[in-house]
Amino acid sequence: MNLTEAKARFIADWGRFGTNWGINRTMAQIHALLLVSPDPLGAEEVMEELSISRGNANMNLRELIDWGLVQKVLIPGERREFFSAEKDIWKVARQIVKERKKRELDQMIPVLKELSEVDGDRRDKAVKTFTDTIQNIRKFSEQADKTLDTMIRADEHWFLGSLVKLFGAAAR
Amino acid sequence: MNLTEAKARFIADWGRFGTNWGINRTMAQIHALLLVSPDPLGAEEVMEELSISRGNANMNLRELIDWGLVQKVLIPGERREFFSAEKDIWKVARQIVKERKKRELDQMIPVLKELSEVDGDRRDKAVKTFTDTIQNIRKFSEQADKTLDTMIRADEHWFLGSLVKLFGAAAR
DNA sequence: TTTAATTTTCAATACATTTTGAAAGTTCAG
DNA sequence: CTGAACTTTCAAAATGTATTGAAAATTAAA
Repeated sequence: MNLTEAKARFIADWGRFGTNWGINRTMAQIHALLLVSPDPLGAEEVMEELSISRGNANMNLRELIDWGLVQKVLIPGERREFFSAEKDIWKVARQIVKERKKRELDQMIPVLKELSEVDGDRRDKAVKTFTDTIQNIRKFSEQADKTLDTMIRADEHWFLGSLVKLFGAAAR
Repeated sequence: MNLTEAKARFIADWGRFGTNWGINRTMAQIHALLLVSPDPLGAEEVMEELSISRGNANMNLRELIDWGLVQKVLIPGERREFFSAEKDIWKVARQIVKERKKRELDQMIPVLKELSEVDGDRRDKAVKTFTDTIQNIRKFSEQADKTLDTMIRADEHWFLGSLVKLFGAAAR
């Protein structure tokens, strides 16, 4: 397989996988394109490579910047903006975890707190099941919250080295 | 807040969160409903509680069964099928991780292997960036693969106890 | 300034997914 | 068997999401 084919394949597949991750197809494709580009690209090049409109390119590039996965790069002597992606995949993963935690888990925790304050007689089976379930989910969420925070703070090296060994050891 | 309100709120919110997780709204709502129901429910009750059609209820109940989150329950003396959800949220999380790993990561790994075999001169900057990036993603994926396998095998107690302590300790 | 290059916005449109409901299929009590 | 209870299927409709493209806004070179 030559580079051109491989690149096209990677962009298509990364786009497909992205949709499983709350990232839309185009956004993931742009990300893929920038991941394998040695140099920053301009909006025009992104549009051409992926055959997408200016508006679409612009919107998804901004979204990638919001997610902290892509940065604007200024090239001396160039008027227009260029974009480049963080290439260290561990940093990418950490960034995604961080963003999703913010957008999802952090929103859910207060809701659960509120729901756990439902009133009613706990001898009522329906009430008991409800409060037990919510309580269960709450504990899980709070645990996940702490664990993810630690992961986000943890540096790459530690994550790669220790966590693996740890999981490995615990499983034996 | 009384039980009826709280239940409605939980179903709505769980449905909303579900969509961030590759699970459609109705599927997540049915799951929520079953999570807080003391007893198994029939299709008819699910349809009524959520105001959805028969076909929709049927399709999403089957999907929940596919994901291993809901089980058919036979009630003696009853002709029709009843459904109940696994209430232990740690088991639910493990089941979701397991399924998503199967559907996503396990599909990606062979693709990456293929892409890493791109031919071309590594002194070419474009080739080098491509192979380096793919290699990087491959390592990450294989690591994630192992780690998730361990997580899936790990029992709840270990997961709750040790992992937390571990992350905590490593962060200090 | 002015003006041309570039970026951003957003209503209209295209595309994708979900839901419905009625028909077909299945199961089982009588 | 037969028929009523129940479940599944699936084409059509509704809903939701992404994309386009042209116009408006912004930027910076002249």
